[in-house]
Amino acid sequence: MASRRARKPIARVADHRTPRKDEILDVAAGMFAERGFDGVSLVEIAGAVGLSKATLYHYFSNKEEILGTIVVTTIRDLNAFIDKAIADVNEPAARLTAFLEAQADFFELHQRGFQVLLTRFSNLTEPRLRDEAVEWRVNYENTIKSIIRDGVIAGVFRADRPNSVVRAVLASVYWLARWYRPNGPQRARDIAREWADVVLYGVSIKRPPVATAGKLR
Amino acid sequence: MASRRARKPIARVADHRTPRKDEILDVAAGMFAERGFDGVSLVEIAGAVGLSKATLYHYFSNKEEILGTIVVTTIRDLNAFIDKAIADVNEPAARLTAFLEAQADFFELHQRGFQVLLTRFSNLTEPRLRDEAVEWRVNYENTIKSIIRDGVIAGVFRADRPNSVVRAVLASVYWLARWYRPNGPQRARDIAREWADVVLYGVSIKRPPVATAGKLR
DNA sequence: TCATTTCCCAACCGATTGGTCGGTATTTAC
DNA sequence: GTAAATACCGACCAATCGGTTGGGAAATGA
Repeated sequence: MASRRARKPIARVADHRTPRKDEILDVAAGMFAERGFDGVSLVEIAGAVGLSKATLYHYFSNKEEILGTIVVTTIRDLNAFIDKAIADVNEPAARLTAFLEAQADFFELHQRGFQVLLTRFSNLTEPRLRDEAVEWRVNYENTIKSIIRDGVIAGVFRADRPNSVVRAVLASVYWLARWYRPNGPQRARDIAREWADVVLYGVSIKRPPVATAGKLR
Repeated sequence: MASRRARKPIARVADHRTPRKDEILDVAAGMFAERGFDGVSLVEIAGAVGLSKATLYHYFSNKEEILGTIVVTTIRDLNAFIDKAIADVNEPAARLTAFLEAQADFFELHQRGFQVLLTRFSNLTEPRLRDEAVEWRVNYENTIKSIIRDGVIAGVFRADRPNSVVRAVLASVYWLARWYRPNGPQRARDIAREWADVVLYGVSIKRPPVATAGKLR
């Protein structure tokens, strides 16, 4: 093994996908999202798939690995999805909107997994799985941060409180996962677009009381 | 024992406050916020207070009533706190800012209870407790909705997407409870004020591409 | 064909859970 | 003083949990 650090071959989560495995993950995601990690037992998951509890251990080594696989694959796919969606958009405001729209589209496609990702992450204690998820989360946050930063540098975004904008965007994502239900009148994408509009232009008709277009830091 | 038809007294939550009861609620709130409702056992709560598990049943009739009392008293107090804070503020933009600032102040004062309120509400299944909490939540949401509506009527807020603004404000609250930690460099109130600024005036230096000051509905 | 791997499960295990019971100690009320 | 509340607990219970064991059936590959 030619490696500086003796590192055992890291079996990244979800390398071996099978239809059965995906089915288990899908069912479990729905149940975890609705009733929490501790609120769902393995017999329930197994029963919902039509298997016995013991058989789950043929596909996963323990309960937490089921949760971890859901979380990691979801946030990994989200990063890829967003990167692709904003790749060809350069103007900062449009890029911010594209980011939020992509986020909403992904959410609508993988709603259960996404809800698990956002609300059950704290149940993921096993370091290997947790660290892998955190890596992807950092990457995700860097994406939105760089969108804001580039907008400030380009002179089209206010320079005085970029952190608040990042927070606003992250909050919108969290809010969506928390309250959005697919039966409502609006699609997630529509909500995201309106949201981008509010963040970009504000709700007030007046201009801000103090000068806001400012120097870069 | 004359326990054949032991009727439980129907009393509103937190009518009889005692120091011991408050202590239990305080300790339990911290544990629920950190590790979830199912993640904390009654022996742990009892031990942290310095009591036995059996004694908890002298103050509460079951585990869920502990959670329910935390949730209901917190959201009830929040409503009172906010009402008082915005009572003397009339200009819509200032009123929106005051709402968010009061929210942040309350959060800093009752952080654990507030986190329980926002993240463990789904564990509250007992109808009596749940309904009481929902009543207060509706009242809370009506408060922010009316602030936006009044601003639109007064002609100082854009009239085209009031729902998005309400969502933005609610999202900020959830975000705060989710990510804010008291050790950070900023106080919750500072974050709230910046947030209000973003929501009011937006991040873009340009004006919106289409006319936004519109007719009332 | 036959050996191997994949897929599956009934039965079991130790640990822990929310909740109960019967009782004691302490405080309060008259 | 004494009776009634109030405050407290050790020991117990039925249920459920995540996880294990040992092996059966079915597909796979030679």
